[in-house]
Amino acid sequence: MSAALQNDEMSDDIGTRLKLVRQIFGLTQRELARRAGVTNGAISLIEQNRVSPSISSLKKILDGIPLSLADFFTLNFSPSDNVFFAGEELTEISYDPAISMRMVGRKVKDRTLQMLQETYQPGADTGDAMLRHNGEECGIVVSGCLIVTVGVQERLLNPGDAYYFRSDIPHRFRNPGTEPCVLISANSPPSF
Amino acid sequence: MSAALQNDEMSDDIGTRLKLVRQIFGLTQRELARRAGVTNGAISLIEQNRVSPSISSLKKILDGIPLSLADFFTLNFSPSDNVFFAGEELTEISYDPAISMRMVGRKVKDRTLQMLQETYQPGADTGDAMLRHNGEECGIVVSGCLIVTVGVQERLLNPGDAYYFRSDIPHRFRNPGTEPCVLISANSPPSF
DNA sequence: TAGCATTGTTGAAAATCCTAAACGTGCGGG
DNA sequence: CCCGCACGTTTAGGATTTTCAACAATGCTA
Repeated sequence: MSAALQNDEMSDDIGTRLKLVRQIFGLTQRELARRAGVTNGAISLIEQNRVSPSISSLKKILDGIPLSLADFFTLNFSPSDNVFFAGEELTEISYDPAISMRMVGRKVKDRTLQMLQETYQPGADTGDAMLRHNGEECGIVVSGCLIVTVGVQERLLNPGDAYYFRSDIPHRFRNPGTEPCVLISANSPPSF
Repeated sequence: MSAALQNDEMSDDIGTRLKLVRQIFGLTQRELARRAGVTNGAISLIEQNRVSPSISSLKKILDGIPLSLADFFTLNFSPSDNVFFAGEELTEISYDPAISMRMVGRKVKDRTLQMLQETYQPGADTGDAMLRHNGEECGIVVSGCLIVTVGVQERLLNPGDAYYFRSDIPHRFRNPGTEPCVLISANSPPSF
């Protein structure tokens, strides 16, 4: 079989995109293959851009995640830069010097969020089964500390640090400290 | 023409979706095949759902329209019901009895429109080469009459009638009458 | 260290898709 | 009426993708 890349830069690099999505959802090639009802070899070849899968194959694979074709082609999986914000990166939007209103992810568009205050007792953990639901999710740690896992990314957040991610990426919160953690969080759409 | 409105079942039905898109843009199988650099037979087979095209093939075909993969899977080609509105279907939103503000396509979401008033002299015609540009487009006929063509659909609009469609679907306006036609139109994004 | 499990990567065969070339239909002009 | 032309459809065969099975690399545990 002739080697290497066959297609001009492919249709936006389906292989890399699939691999990224698969990793974000924490699946191995074999696990995804099992769920999707295809072979692991097929996924390997696709991720290397050695083949251009048929729509039906790609559909089967995405069903194993699950993720729609529309979302697969539409979603902007640009993690690291837009997921975490250092405390000093938050935008102050209040004109009243007695009040501070600092906004997370000011640049994110089309927002319709609802904020909450959450408290995690020491050792509290949303659990091993990663959370997933529709919409977007955002939060700021007020006191204490919190380990947040989003897809393949994980970070210890201290007071002032924040996060912003799509809620259908598996996520998990843990308080590894010895004092309660207070977190201001928001979700969208407004219902939880 | 067997035209076009199955709305729901379409996610899986790539063939029907492609055929609908092709017809909306006024292309024959052969013409699209020529532009895309594939054979007309391939398009025929795909439209009949006798094969499930590879991503690279589908990408090549869509490039001939042109339409992105993301748009192809994302777009809701549900026009028909939402393209034309009879005069009495417009929504009155004014509370001042001295003023009437009647909204077109009240149900359409994510709107960011800009309105214009246009006047078409008798016989005026935007031309045979169908218009296409980004964004969405909306209008109401105030006086006179106007023949509006949107994709495969065409209709004579009288005063009070209106339209709403995506501007990248080829479209054309003609005034077939003997008096000027006044049209209140809007487009999005605000720049034209 | 050896053994075992799990990961991603290959080669050859089977399955599926795409092309080239034909076919049948419908339409309009001479 | 016949011809030419354009349309969508079909078929055989070459091209590409997918499966099946084996492989090397890594990590874990005894």
